[in-house]
Amino acid sequence: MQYWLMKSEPDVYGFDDLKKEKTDHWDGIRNYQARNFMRDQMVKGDLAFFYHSNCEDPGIAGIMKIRKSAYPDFTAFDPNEKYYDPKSDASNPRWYMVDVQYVRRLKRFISLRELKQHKQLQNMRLLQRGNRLSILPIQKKEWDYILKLENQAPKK
DNA sequence: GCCAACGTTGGC
DNA sequence: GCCAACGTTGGC
Repeated sequence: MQYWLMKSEPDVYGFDDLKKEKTDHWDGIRNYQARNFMRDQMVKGDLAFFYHSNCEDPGIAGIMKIRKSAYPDFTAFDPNEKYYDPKSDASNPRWYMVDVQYVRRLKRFISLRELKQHKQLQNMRLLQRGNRLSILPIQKKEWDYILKLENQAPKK
């Protein structure tokens, strides 16, 4: 059982979109490290934070569950898709995706700004400088700590 | 919109 | 295989 953090831009696909869809595929990952995490380590039943990135108030919106382990990202095969990759085809797929399922919204939004204020979280990969990976593993103790924050008033 | 920090590409 | 140029991510 592993824990993850997965980023999405809320203007493109936010937590509300997943809530509406209930289950969806996590397509468009075009980074090898992120792909390897999905393909090699993510399994059905893992839990992930849904993180809103590249927006006014980045942070963790909710929780989802891995519903289906990695399979080829078919959006890479379609020239009409934004993340089309001519070097990937069905016989030799380069990119993979997983299916995720909506679990629940956090009791309150936990912003990146807030996460940075907790020294217990300072080693999170999310908080390391220069980090750009859109899929990151989270340690269980970090996961548990963040869930405890839900029930506390945010630090100023 | 800026720009730091990466990742990728391609010439050599 | 090196590395400069370019593209992308994502916080601010």
